[in-house]
Amino acid sequence: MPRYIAHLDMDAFYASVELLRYPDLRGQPVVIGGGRRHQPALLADGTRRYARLAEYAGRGVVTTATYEARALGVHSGMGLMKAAALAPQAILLPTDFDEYRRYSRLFKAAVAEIAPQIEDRGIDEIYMDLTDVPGAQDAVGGDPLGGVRAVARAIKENVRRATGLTCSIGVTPNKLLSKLCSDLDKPDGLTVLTEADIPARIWPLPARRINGIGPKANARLEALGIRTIGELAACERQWLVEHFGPSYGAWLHEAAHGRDDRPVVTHSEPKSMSRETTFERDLHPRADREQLGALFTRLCEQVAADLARKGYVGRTIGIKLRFDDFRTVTRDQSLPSPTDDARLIRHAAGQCLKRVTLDRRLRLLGVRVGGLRRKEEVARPGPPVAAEPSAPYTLPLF
DNA sequence: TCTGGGGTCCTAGGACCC
DNA sequence: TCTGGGGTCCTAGGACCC
Repeated sequence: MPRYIAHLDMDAFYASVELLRYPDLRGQPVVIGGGRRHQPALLADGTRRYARLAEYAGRGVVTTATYEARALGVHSGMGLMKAAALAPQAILLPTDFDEYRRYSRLFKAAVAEIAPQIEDRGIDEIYMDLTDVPGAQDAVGGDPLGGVRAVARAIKENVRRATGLTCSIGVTPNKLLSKLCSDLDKPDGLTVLTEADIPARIWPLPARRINGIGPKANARLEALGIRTIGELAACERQWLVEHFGPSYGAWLHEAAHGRDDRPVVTHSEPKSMSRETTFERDLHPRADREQLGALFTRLCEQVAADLARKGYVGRTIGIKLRFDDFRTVTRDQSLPSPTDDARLIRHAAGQCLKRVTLDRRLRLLGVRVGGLRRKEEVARPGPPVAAEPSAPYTLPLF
């Protein structure tokens, strides 16, 4: 029996949620990003006044853009100042993560009514295992994929009914291919394919589209004359291993042939939690010492609050600094026992900070707690346990 | 016009233990 | 006096993803 793995990606998620609130913006280039300063203003006549990208000044980046804004060359991750140069008249809205999280829960619940085997991949996408969903294995009118296609359509319809939003779905035998396919027919798309379709549908795509080939690996591939997934598939495994190492090289070979046996993981525990902030202007370690210290303490308090709210403690405390030249350094330190105490975190983070040479202005400061455990599963620090009676004799190794 | 914030995983060297 | 080797933990950095 074939596996039917699906990947669902909400279409321009943040921007689409905003359009539900501000339907008058539908059809216009809209960009989401930056701080709260460009909140729409409600005018006396009941209409709203929106900020234009041209009015923005600061260090924010584009979080999402509507398809109309993308047509002007604006993409997520782009600096807002650069986006403003491309599309000065585009509407700028601040990000409202609470609202996006609310819609995220709504769409996931709608999916779960039909396909309960869900792997969370962030706020706007999920994998689903449709293999055991009733009807997924049925042929429809001689089409062996008719059953899964109908299931996927039902999921899309349920999401739309619950949220008013559209999504795109890819259904294939594995996660790697499904992720690729959910992107082939956006927005409001549905792409179903089997292994037999790989040469015609997958191999013409740029290698960069594979989840796991980022800007660095792609640049190295291009330098070797490899641009498409098909060109990658044509490479000998051994040759890829020689150029990219045993692990990544072998994976590149598998990926290019559309092979991936990772399961859909329906539950996972967090490994770390962090808070970081980029300053409006670069701060000097000495001249702005007080401000930095206050910021540092606040980050520690925020991570501590995040840990407590979610019921975790952690024992590896780390800091992250970014200098004005964009160089990033991290330092961490493991404590004897896990904590969610802001003062303990602040102290350990302070120790970490002492190990960094502060010879430049800073643009970012971050605090992270790793090595997480569920708080209720960690033994209370009780009275010291009596030492084991020392062994009378240690077995020699040889 | 310089590049957010929240994560995961991998690699690699050194300490330390058996 | 020098020689092995495996395992785990700790730390730093980097690639990648949403």
